[in-house]
Amino acid sequence: MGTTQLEPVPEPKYQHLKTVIGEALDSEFAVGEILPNERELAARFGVARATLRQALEQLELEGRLQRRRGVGTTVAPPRVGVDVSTTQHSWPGAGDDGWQSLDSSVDVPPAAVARTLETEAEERVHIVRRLRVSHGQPVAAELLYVPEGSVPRLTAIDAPGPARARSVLRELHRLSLDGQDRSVELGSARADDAKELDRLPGAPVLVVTTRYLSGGRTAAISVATYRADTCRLTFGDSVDLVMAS
Amino acid sequence: MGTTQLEPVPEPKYQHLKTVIGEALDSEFAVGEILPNERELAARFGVARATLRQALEQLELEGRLQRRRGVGTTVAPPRVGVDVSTTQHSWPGAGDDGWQSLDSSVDVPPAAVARTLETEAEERVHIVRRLRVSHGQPVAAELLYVPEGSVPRLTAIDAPGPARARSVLRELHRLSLDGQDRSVELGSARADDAKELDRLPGAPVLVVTTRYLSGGRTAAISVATYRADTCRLTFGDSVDLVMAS
DNA sequence: TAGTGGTCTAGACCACTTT
DNA sequence: AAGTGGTCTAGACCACTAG
Repeated sequence: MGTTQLEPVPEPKYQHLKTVIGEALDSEFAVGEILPNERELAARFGVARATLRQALEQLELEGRLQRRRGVGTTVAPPRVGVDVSTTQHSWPGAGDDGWQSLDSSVDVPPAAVARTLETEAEERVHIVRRLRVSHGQPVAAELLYVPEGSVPRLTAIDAPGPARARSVLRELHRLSLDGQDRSVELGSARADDAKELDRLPGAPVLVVTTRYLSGGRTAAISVATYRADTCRLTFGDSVDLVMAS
Repeated sequence: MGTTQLEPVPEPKYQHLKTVIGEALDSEFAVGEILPNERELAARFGVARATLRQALEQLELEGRLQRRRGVGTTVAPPRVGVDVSTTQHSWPGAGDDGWQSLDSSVDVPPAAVARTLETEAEERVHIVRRLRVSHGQPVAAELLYVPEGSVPRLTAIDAPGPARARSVLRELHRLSLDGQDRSVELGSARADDAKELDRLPGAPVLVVTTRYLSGGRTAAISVATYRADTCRLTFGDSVDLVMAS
């Protein structure tokens, strides 16, 4: 008795939901449009709200939805292509890339950073905070670690702030840049980055780590966290493709 | 009355949990070691299992934990650096990169792919499936879309399979490669990719889309999905840094 | 103040691996 | 068969936004 089992190994409800909602987004909704609220959607599909949320979570991860507390769930625009090509042989902050300097401090870097900077343990370095804005939206927050040895003239006592940050970059540009290498991995936003990026802590981010080489040494390390929901990192000419999941 | 409020805006429990467990991983556990099970951990921290899982989920996203159904939760090794540098001016499948061809079929590509391939709607293309293995583990699954116009001699009627896949690649290599561009974004694994990568469907992946240019046209498009939990994509010389979160 | 998404609970059952 | 992580439920309350 009972209904025939169409799926011998039925997929989880949330996954099927994701497919159904995803197709609805393509056919019945326009970018920016507000979806029914979660309680309403859950009832409509006959599932618990937690299950519905599991589906929405993945759709948001794929950049198809945008959820804002107190506001609602909207259909997200296609991801923004952000150029992070390493072929531009230049120091950070040279020319007007989309970066703006926030401030600079002197502090002990994370252990992993200290290791590749080949600084002494507990040795303090310049830490420049920058923000990258694209299309009016903040897309990345960066911490740039510069050993004091890389900017020897900068023993000055500028007050921390944007001016100080620009001084560090200016001094860094005096060095000859021999090369750089880069890596990309998945991470989750630390509380302070999340704030800059207008996201909740723990939000998925693409962590771009760049090592700047000068005179056979690592002259600086940049750790930039890009919003994974809204950004597509491009290398070389931009790929005009929307491809996720 | 009551206890003094140390945190005016206390952070969510799961986030605090994440920090506590993360520190414990650094100090008290070795790579590969099995953690207590979720019910035990939840009880130990005095939270519901769902809350505990929210913390574990983020730690897994950051590559610090590995969870396997029926087995347990283990401390993950550092992420593997996988070279995806675009500077190697070569076609896919040339030389022995870590890729192995699985099979090849002829089918209609996704709309987004067809658009940049500039093929007719509903036009069928070769679809080569490949798998990238690194350190004995599968790290990426790829779909390579090749319009029939790019491999005109291949009207043959080989049986689908690894041999057919190699034929497509061989014919592709006859073209001159003018350039390529690449993009990286976050996605979630489709069911078939997940199976190849030994992950559950929906697992976070880094989607690397590469466009191969020849004669002013897009000769092929590769969509490779890398396991985001275990991989760090490197460009240029590898960056010897573990930086996530 | 009303409505939204975010957090949290205490339970249940399922799918999978290992013994 | 026992033990693990994965899915799902039905509720509750909180934090935030907007009228």
